[in-house]
Amino acid sequence: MDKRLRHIALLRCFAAAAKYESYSQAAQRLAITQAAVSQQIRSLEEVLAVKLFVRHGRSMRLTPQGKTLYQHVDDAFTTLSAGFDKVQVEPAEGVLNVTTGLSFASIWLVPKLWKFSARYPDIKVKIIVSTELESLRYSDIDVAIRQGDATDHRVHQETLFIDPVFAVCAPQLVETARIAQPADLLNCLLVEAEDPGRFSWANWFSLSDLTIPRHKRDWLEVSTLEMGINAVLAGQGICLASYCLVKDLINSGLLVRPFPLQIEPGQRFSLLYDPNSPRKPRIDIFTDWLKQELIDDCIVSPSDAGQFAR
Amino acid sequence: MDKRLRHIALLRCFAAAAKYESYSQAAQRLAITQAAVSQQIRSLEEVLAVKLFVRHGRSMRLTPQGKTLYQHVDDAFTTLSAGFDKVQVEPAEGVLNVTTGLSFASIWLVPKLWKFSARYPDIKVKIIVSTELESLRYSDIDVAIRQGDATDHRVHQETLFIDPVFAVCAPQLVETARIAQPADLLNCLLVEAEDPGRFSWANWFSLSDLTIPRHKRDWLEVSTLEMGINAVLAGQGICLASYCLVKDLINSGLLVRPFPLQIEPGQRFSLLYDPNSPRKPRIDIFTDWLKQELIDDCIVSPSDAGQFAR
DNA sequence: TATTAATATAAGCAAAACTTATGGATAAGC
DNA sequence: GCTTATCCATAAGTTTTGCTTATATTAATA
Repeated sequence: MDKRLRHIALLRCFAAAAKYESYSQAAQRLAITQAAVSQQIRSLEEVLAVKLFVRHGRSMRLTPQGKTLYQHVDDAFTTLSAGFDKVQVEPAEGVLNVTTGLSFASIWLVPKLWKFSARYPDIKVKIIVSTELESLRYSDIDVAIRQGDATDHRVHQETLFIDPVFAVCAPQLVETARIAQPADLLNCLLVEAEDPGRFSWANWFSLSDLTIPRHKRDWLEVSTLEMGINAVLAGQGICLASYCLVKDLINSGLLVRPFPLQIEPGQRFSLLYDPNSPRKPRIDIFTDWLKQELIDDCIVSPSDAGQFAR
Repeated sequence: MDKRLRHIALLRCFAAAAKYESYSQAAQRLAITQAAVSQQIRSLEEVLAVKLFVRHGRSMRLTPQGKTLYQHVDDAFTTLSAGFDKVQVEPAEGVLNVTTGLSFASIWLVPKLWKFSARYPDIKVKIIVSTELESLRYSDIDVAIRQGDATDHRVHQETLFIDPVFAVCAPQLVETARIAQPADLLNCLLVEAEDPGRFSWANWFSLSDLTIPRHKRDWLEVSTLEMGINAVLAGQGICLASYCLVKDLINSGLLVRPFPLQIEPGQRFSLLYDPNSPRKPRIDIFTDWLKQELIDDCIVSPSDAGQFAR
């Protein structure tokens, strides 16, 4: 065996840096630090006694040798991936790691998971609460349910549903605060999640050409929407929430929606998984069930289900 | 990038074990322990969640998946090796690491090296004294000059010369010890290297149908032949040495060869190098010079030079 | 049945792969 | 021309991986 193959571990960083001609992008993609990439490539250059990159301003250009090697490495990696794919189809039974945000997990998914377990007793679903976007590719996470558009185009992603976001509060607050029109909410305690982005109260009021006064003091910032909803359930103010999280509470009369006014487009929930995962059969079973459950729960209408393949 | 490529370092052991269907042979070939191979393959099986080997008596059979993966890994490694070859032709100038035993290094090679340096000032030769056989493939050693047949058929090897081995002593000892026939040597101090193999005094005497008496006490064991030759130069006994090491000393009259009797076949000196080395141009220059020097020094006759390609 | 050969496993050590902190070089903006 | 931002390089420290050693287990052979 070729002794140079002792150093193949170095080639991963090389391939990523060669692809982007940027050590930091390589580092980002590999979920390691730029310094690690720099040192690994230096090691490879020493081992092979070949200059693979030259600095060009703030980027790294491949040398002719670097280009040659990259072609071979890319081909070799493709061959290996194909090999892994061929040997790695796992049976349907086993563990499945599912990640999603706290609110969706605790309010929607976990309360329904007994249905999945009852139907597929051989698949043990573990819920991992996280909002980290990159963890899917470099961890044991099998399925991610994320708010917003995911940016990792290396994995399969699709829109599960786009959820309307609107104001909700406890029914008694409508009476006590005399809420009749949107402007009346300016007199209420506004509950808002950290970093709401488009789904902020400022944006919601602007739909009615209203602005929040600068001196507004009765404001509650919460770290998760779940917290916000719990606060509102207890009669504490009013918050903006996406439909799936409050649907049951509204239907049971614990919360009301004072106005039909909603932020458009709504909150996108995306489904992501690695199509090359050895647990693909298991992932398929879970995601199929998930999609059906969304339809059964009237979060997704059957006609919207056609969107699933994105 | 495929996250499974994080684990490519494990594939080297896998490929070796797959080729031989034997962990110990893989270990031997890779110059590591069997336990390391076993653990690396176990790790790979865990990471891929695929059984790659099954025990079959005292060997390890590849599973169907193992066979599939091996094909891909072998192809990928071939691709990588080709890539390395393409980028790795080094220029002729630079460092060259040469390993040989102490005696040949100090007595023959080093005293002549000035000629090489004068002729090729851009090549810096480093002499590394070692008798270790496997180091050539898994180190920075470029050229090895070894006594005996090398066993590593993964590298280029050829016979440089076969050196007669005979008895030598200081001239005055012939007179003082009255050495007239082989049996007279039994009364002298016999100097012998550690582990002489075929080139032992016992073997030399047997050529004259003599045996060393069991009670012989005046015996000197030395760890290298160089030491032995130095002892003999100082008048201390008589030792068996190969021609190249004593040629100059005999020609200058410092040592004599009391008898034409020599052990047949003589001591084989082999030349070894890695034909895939990035320093092949440098290796070629050095080995060409070496061969010519052996001819110039009358160690090899010009007619024997045809043997060089082995 | 005892011995030998081969792999499996646990514990410990060494080497490799990282991270953090900081410096140097370059590009972009003012 | 200076400042700020971006990117890689390097040193030192930490963590993880890859080994080694020792021993256990399994299977073949005499």
